[in-house]
Amino acid sequence: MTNSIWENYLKAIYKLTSKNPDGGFTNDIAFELNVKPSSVSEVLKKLAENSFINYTKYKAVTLTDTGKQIALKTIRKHRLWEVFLVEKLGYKWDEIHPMAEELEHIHFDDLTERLAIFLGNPQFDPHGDPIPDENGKMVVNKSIKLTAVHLNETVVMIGIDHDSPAFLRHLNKLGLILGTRLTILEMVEFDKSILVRVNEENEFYLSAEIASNI
Amino acid sequence: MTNSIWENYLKAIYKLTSKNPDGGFTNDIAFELNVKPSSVSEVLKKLAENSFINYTKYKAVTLTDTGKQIALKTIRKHRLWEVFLVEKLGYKWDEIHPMAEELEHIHFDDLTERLAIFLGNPQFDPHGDPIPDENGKMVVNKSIKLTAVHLNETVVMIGIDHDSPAFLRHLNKLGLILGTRLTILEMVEFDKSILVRVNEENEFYLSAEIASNI
DNA sequence: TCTAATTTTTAGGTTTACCTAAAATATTTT
DNA sequence: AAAATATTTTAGGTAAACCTAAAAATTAGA
Repeated sequence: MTNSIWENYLKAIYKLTSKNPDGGFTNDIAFELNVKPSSVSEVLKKLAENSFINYTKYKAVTLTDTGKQIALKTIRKHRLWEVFLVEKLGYKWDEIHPMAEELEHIHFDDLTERLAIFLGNPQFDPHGDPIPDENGKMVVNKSIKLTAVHLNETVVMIGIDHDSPAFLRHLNKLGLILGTRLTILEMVEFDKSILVRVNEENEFYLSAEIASNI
Repeated sequence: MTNSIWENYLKAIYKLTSKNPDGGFTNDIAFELNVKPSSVSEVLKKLAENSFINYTKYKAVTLTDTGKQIALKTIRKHRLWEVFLVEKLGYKWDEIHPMAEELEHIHFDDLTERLAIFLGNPQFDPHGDPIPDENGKMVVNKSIKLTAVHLNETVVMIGIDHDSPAFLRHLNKLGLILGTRLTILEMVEFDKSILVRVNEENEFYLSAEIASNI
């Protein structure tokens, strides 16, 4: 198994287990990586042999500490390169993923650390996702009110303060679910409403009442 | 055949044909790439099928125009990344090759060009080798007198102006042959002699008389 | 020139990472 | 709880990139 392949598998499992701590399923991993489930089965066996994952046939997999460290290191590299691409080469944040996907597999620890220093040890990537440090630690939930977000900043919706069904239903109707990326495009002085772009697709105004609860 | 593999083969053939325009031999390619000659034979067949090389069994191979373009593009990427590693991340010029060897296989034309712009469109890499432009053209022989080289700059010895046997013998004794890398470490005001480091190994002073002929 | 030495290619084998199709196991529904 | 459905694994196959060992072609030397 080549380095980059197990890195991609561990990254996929990391992603799935952050959504669902019980573990990732073969089918989901296959979907993430654009391969067939049968291929995943084979690789899972080898990852388990190398103690990167906890694996029992037909069950969901979780990462071992070693596996998690590798996944986090890969995520660190990915996000640092994303910062580089945006801040130094002037790319837009929606153009960089495929490039970072390749750059993340360059394996020189020292290069990663020098890159981090060169970039000023950033804590977040251009998508607003936190960058793990050398030891795999990262800011878990840097949550702020939507009203406190700066202009042109992009945030990921991680929670709401109000959970009345009516409010939730309204958010849902607007396509605002947890994990949604919001970019603040404008703040209207008059009514304090804000113009947001949702997942880079549609844009609309949110009243201050709604914004203050996200 | 994956991209990076044929890039490495084409690069090796490019290197060999610059030394000997007749072409590169299977054994030499194998040596360059650290594989067995039998593996090279297999790959040459496929490179020929793709019109990257001119190949007749048992004969030396040369690059087609397409092949040469790919080789030069790869060399461009390699050398640009080397400049990045030295100038932006502070590496020394003897530490960067393995990293550039991996970075050169990242395939995004736009990334290469943005990197070039970010670095100020450098003409030479940290080893003094010229960087091909987008169209594969590069400075062929930017030769200057050793006495005109700036402090701390590294140059490759490509010729001498004096070819008396005594002078040549002396240079040879000092280890100064064509292709030798020289770094100018110090210029002595008093006698205009210069302190040079040769191939990163030994350092010594060269008199102005000698230096002016290199 | 013709034999010996060298170089290159072919033949056949391995491993990795994928695949499809079938079998095994798990889950859901009735 | 059994049947139907869905998921996962296994079995068997392919292609790429390597390998070793043997055969073929080329080059060099006596």
